[in-house]
Amino acid sequence: MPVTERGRALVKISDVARHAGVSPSTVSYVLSGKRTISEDTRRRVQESIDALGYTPHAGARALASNRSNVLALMLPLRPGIHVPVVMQFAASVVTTARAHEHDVLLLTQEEGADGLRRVAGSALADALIVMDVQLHDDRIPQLRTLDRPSVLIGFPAEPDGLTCVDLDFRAAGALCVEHLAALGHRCVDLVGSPPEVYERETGFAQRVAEGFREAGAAHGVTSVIHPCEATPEAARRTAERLLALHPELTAIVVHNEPIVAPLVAAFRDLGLRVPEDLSVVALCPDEIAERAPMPLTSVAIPAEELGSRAVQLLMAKLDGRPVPDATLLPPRLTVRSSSAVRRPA
Amino acid sequence: MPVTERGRALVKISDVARHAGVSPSTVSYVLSGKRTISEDTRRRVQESIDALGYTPHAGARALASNRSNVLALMLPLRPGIHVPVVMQFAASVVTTARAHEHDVLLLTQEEGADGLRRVAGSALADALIVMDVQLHDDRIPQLRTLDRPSVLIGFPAEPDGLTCVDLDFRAAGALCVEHLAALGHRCVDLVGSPPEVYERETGFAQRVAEGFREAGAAHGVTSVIHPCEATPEAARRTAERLLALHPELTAIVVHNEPIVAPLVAAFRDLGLRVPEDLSVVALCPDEIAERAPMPLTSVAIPAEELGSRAVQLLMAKLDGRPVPDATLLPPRLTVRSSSAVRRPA
DNA sequence: TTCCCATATGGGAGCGCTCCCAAATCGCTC
DNA sequence: GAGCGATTTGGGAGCGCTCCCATATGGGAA
Repeated sequence: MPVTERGRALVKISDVARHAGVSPSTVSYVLSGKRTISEDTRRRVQESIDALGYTPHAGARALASNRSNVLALMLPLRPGIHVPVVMQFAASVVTTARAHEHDVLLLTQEEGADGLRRVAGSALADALIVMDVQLHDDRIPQLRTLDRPSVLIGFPAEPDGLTCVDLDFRAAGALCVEHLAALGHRCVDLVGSPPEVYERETGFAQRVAEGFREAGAAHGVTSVIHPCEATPEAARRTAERLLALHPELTAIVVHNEPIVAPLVAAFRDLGLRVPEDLSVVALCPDEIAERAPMPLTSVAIPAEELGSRAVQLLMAKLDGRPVPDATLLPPRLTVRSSSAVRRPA
Repeated sequence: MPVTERGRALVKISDVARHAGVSPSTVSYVLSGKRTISEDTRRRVQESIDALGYTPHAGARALASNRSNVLALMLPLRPGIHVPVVMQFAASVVTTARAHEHDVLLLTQEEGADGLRRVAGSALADALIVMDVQLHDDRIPQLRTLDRPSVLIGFPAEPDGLTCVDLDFRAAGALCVEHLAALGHRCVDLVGSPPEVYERETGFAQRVAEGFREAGAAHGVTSVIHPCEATPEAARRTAERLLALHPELTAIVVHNEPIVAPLVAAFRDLGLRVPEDLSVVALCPDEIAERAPMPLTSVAIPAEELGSRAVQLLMAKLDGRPVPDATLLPPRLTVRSSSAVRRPA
């Protein structure tokens, strides 16, 4: 019984119905659970499904039900974005989607607004997840016109009416200060992103700075913010400047992924021991924090949770349940060996 | 004109037909190019498509044509696999697929054989790409029963009848030796994977070793293979042992990702300068080679090409064109600063 | 003019499923 | 024992597209 023509040999719902001695609609209802079926019938149908190895035709289903059970996921595959974080996020989205009977279609950032239109317009996907959202993202107007629900990872400049999820960067900035304050530190500096980042791009840098500043004020901690270019040389200069400005400095927070390791190295070269003389808390992916010259206490992007929350929100929207516009995930701080109780000089 | 019911407001082919004053079948043929259409008609139809913003319904298309224009891509999202390589591969698959009018459905390794059956059985995907294939992979029997074409990344123990793509590891092993031989080295050791890898798993370790050995013989280079556990301590011990065994050693090849950096560090600690005293060639992803204590001359997995070749092979199979069972991509060696001409002692 | 072939388009069945609209069956009550 | 609600199932139109089977039109040869 070789199959000559690829595909047209699939078991169909009418085959199952005949095998079980019921009508196709009954098989359909057994599958969807949209009406009550007697226990006896349900069992017979299920046995036939198993016996014949029936799998419903996705296209036919999508056509008839107006639901494809597919989510589109648009990922940044460009360099610069920290890859393991993206991957972890993607894995979480796929796993969570599968738990809700959905599959995931992968789109690249390059497809842009047109890609979103195509996938939504063709009814290939029921809903969309868009990662790496910029402040003025040209995909956002498109998302607004689409009649499909979507969730953004990150916050654009005008998030009204959009469903957005992200780490609560303000709380993250505050959490770093609180951790250090609890260890007795009274003077903490933030080494941040390059100056231009504080004006444009995604806006999270400002929020970290705000949380940092507020928590500093609340805990009586002297807290100064230093933007810094993302080069090892700039890191070294910043380290020198910080020590010159604040001889009493005992702790820093770093929010600038590329220079986490160089900055720590620079302070060590200047004769400071970490954590004995200087505590360091980084805001960066775990991979970086773990691999720096030493394991660093850090706050990471909760990629896993971000992914599953995004899917859960989409499922709620698809079911017509109300969802909050903004979801801010609480930061979690992992204590490693770069932060310690402040030692009196 | 607010859309009340999500989805059922899409422009359909009959709308386009009416707008252009032709029949739906003509619109379909304009889109598919499966029969000649007069230039005048084609233009009118195209204008109507643009004017109405028509996008064919993917499900309807899949149902009628028995083609979903979707490829399933099963990726290993488990740790251990080098993430940037997987990501690069995925990006390449998506980009190439899009160039062939296909989309990509993302599956995780955990879905396993059942996931492949589901996606093929539901006609969600026309074809499958399976990455990270093990020697005795339980997805392979499933792939054989499926009536959809597939491409494997990697070679299982019994690849007959399957289409497989991978780096030519034998050639890669040889290329490393040839590079070093050309630089005048006459004694080269291979620091390989842990011993157990040489027995089970994916078989590529053996092939590297074979190419290494053969090229050594062909170029009159003394070449010894040392399996090595993937820990920094083991790397250090191996470095010491190599120097003890071969005082005349002037070059090594490393094929064991986690210990690339530790091994180089170990040799330096033992007083050898790289590349003055010892040339090093690594077989590892570029990310690792670039970030080791120094930029290392290396041979990488050509993830980008692997992805596009896999898609091209699938397209050929879908079109009924014949394809080779095995595709071995030629290795490419990137010269960095860890390999140099052998200096006479 | 007539016939034929080439070129260009239309009509509509059917892909496999869902879900609306019955219809059938079975106690119960009155 | 006729009527009625409750429970369970069947029938089949229709989702939007593709592609087989015509049909229409035009020009050239006989």
